[in-house]
Amino acid sequence: MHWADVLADELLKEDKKHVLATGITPSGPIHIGNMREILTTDAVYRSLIKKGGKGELIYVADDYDPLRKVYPYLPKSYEKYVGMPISDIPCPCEKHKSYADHYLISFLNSLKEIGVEPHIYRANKMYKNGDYNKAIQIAMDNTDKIKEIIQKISKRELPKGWIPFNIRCEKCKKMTTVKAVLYDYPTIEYKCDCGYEGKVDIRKGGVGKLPWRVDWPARWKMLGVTFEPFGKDLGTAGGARDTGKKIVEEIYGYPAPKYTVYEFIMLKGKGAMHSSKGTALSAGEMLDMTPPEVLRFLLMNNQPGKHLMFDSGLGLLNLVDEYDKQERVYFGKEEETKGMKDLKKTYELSQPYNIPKTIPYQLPYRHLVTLAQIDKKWDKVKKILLRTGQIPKDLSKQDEKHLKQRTEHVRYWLDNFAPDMVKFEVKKKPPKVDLTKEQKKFLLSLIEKLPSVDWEAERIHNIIYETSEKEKIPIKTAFKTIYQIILGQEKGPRAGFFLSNLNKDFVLKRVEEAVK
RNA sequence: GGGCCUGUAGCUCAGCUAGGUAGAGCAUCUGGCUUUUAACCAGGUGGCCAAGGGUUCGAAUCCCUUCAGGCCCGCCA
Repeated sequence: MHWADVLADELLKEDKKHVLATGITPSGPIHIGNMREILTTDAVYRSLIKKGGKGELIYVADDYDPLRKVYPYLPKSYEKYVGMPISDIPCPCEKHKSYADHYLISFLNSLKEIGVEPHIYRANKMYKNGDYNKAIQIAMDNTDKIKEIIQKISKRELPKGWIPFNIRCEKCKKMTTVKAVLYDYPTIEYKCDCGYEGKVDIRKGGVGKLPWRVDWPARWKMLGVTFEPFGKDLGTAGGARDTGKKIVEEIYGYPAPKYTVYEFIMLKGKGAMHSSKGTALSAGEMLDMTPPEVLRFLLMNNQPGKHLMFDSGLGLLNLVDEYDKQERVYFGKEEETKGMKDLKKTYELSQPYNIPKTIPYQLPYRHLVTLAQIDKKWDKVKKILLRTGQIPKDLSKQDEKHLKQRTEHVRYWLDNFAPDMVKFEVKKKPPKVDLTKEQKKFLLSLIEKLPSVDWEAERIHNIIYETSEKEKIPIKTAFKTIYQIILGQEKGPRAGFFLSNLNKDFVLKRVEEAVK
């Protein structure tokens, strides 16, 4: 059984509407771990619905969290914002409403592309609207109990005078510099490091925020969360999950949601992922280089508890090939191999939206890698494909959309992540190369035959071979010559296939120019 | 110290969430191809499933112990 079904079955033991939650703090570029969290939750949600259960997928953006420090990617001037909620800090690029939006908006757009459409909650709005007010009061009234739970379970010493509420200074707007002096419902008196002394009324929204370990359980109760996965760092003993479970049960009187712990995604190719060293890959980038169904496939095909290797180099091509293979098997075009697990379910969960009724038109991804370098725009790539008969004239709109999308992902990959060995550029002007006599002889001989050749991969390939044999020139030299005059480099994609995708007149002209 | 994950072919890993004949890709070998690219096609070799014990008619799969690796425990999933 697929892991998503196992988790869904677990939820279905209780016949009620389930709330499957996921969330992040958009305090920086949203990284690929969030992709795993949200897709894991989405998979369970889809399984649940398919089995006839009732459920809702929600996404909580904790944009009321204070900025912790000036991260390396931020200007130094942001020092003055440290401690303020990220929803109230200006956007670094000035195009978004706030710092939080800067990172959040693009991620939310990415979600659309991979077919995840959760109900979105914004913590800053929930706090400002007063949705949290009751939870805050309950927390304040149980300060000692909560403190004891956290100290006992997390084995952490909390300072004297600690309260489960971070007040926001009314003067300097910071949350991290305030000390509570006296709680007397409904007000808390406080002192801030900035020198301000004041009093907040917790019946009003937006005067402060519950600390993470309390915020989480309060949110479970408030939103009726019944399932929420989390990363292994939170799953550790004494972590937020442990204290959260106890707090939600004992303080808020609500059962802790079911969960699964997911492992991290490792990066291959650019070395191990060290977010501190800036080698982290953002969720957006990951999606920009990977077709959405393939990215989903990577996660659906592996249990959450498995750590994943994401290879942004050549491995990405293998991953796409693997996906395409599963697709062929799914539609009965190819035999299933023994290792394929939960193939049907995995394929279905990999689809961003509708599950195709018939197999989508498949074009080997590697060919697309070549084509996307001959012409960058889809319109032109399409022309090549039509001319060479690699796609039928009556290609469906849906198939075309799919191929176009893949071409765009290939382009992004080529521009940013592809290793040099697969890259080339068709030079608009003849590259400067000093050809040997032997090479010129080859080209002169080739040019006699080329005009009459059917412009088709195998025919071209044969002509090259015949010519090299006739002129007694090593085949390697022959290929090298072709790459040199067209690409200005010594190697390139499969020659016959490659040339057939180029315009015939262009090739003829180039050969002529080269032997002048 | 605590938590989680992993250990299956030379390499990367599936199969463990249904206990019932040990699988794939790459590498290697053989045959084919006048075919450069991580070539291609057909076939072959290759495993005491980390070790030990337990449950069972039957264990890679479930349970316990040990060993070895990885990661996480300062609000980065």
